[in-house]
Amino acid sequence: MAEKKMVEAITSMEDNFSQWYTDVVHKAELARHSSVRGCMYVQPYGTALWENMRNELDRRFKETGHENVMLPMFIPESLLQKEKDHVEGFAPEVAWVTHGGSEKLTERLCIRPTSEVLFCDYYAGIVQSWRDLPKLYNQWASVCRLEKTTRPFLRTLEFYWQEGHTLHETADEAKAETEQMLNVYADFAEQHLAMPVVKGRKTDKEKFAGAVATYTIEALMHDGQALQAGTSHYFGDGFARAFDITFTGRSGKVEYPHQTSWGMTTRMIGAVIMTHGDNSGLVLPPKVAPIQVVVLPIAQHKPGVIDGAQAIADSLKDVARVKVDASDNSPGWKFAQWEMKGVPLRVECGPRDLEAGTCVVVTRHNREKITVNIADLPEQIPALLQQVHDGLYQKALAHRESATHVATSMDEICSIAKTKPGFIKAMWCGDLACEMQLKEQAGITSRCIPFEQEKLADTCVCCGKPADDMVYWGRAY
RNA sequence: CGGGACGUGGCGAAGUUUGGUAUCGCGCCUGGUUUGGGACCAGGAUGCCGCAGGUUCGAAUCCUGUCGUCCCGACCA
Repeated sequence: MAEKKMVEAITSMEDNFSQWYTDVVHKAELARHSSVRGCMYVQPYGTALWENMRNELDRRFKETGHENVMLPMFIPESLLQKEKDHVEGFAPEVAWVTHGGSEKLTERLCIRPTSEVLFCDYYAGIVQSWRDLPKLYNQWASVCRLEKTTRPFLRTLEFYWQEGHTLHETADEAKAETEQMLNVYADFAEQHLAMPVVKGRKTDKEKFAGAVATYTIEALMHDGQALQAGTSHYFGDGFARAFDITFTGRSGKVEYPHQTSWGMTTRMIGAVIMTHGDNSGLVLPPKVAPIQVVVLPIAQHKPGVIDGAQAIADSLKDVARVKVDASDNSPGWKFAQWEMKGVPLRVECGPRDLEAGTCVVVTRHNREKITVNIADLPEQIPALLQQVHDGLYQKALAHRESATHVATSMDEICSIAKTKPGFIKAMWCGDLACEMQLKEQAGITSRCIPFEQEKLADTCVCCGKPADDMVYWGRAY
């Protein structure tokens, strides 16, 4: 009976994964559609979730020596045009401001789709000597890309993110930065979001417009589609040459600096939903959950129950983000409600418990119930939260492993692509033509060339020519 | 951007074929009874039927346009 009502509230992911996703976004009160196509009103709960992610990322950026800056949201057309590959990559989806009031602007302004050119313009004015380097900057901002198909958090016209932009004296130093930040992202995803990721390099076809190399962390969602969770780009000195950023080097010669950029977005909220969520709603990794423990008084009109619940919450204030739900709704309603919102731990306390000095702790992701002495809670809750984190990570990892397949021939890879959702590992010769053919015939794209390589075969899965690289393929968000 | 479906109180729907006073369930408000998996009783409020034109004595219903949402594809760091 209870199950039936859950299904009424949220479409089951087996029936329609997309609808399930949208239902969770709405029912968990993360965001609503705004009246602008493809844009969201991000609600307090969704915002709190993002703030928790953001705070941790920001902490890690500062720990690795980065400073935050704020650059304009407008880019003059002439500035955008300076780097050819870059502008071609973004031109189809940028929004233009053409008028101020009713007066036409002398030069139209694009709303930043990303801020490389602004950082370049800025760098050109502040760097003269090798002593000015490196510049290690990060910006928290929103950017705008007029995408044709939109979905809450996964792809919206405006989205919030951070973009790191750094400038270095040498190529090696920039490459090391690119790698360092990819590792920060991977560590954040795994340690903070309980989300296993594959680290690797993008093929030339999939890399960022204007980059020499793009590195990525790729995660696998419940439905077997891949999601690019964070990227880190090495630019070489291409942008520096286009924007005439120079410095006087140690030897007295004029040199071009080497650049990186790296970004992670509110799309990670979508990734969390599709990695951990279930048919009862959201399941949040404890480290970013706005509420980690919800305390539910049972038979709360009876004397002492609400006070008891409040006392439990007070005792946990220093070890967890905790909330008491003393609203007049029935216990069953509250169970369902807080499960939809993905709160990792629920503490139930009724008159019987309080009399015995105990309470019932229920873990959201597996519904396991244990009875705990109230006095032990401050010690037990942090351990339980860590257990939940580990449990989520292991569950997600097991799913990814069971949904990762190997193919050694074109027939095999086409057949797997059509019947088994997930990653497909296969050898690749490095030819764009083979990549295109796999897209054409199997409907899959290269997700990344993982750092952890395996020699699955000697030849390319597509053309049969010698191949050195093992590639993860799949459908992607 | 193509193909399909759909916009009716906060949510889900009926009504549209055949034009004639806006209907149901949930939720919401008030009061009371309840409380270990979405409680119950009584009373009450909430709609320019997505928006804009048109046809008509009269439009949720017919016509045109437009905006938005969902699904599938294309596109997309």
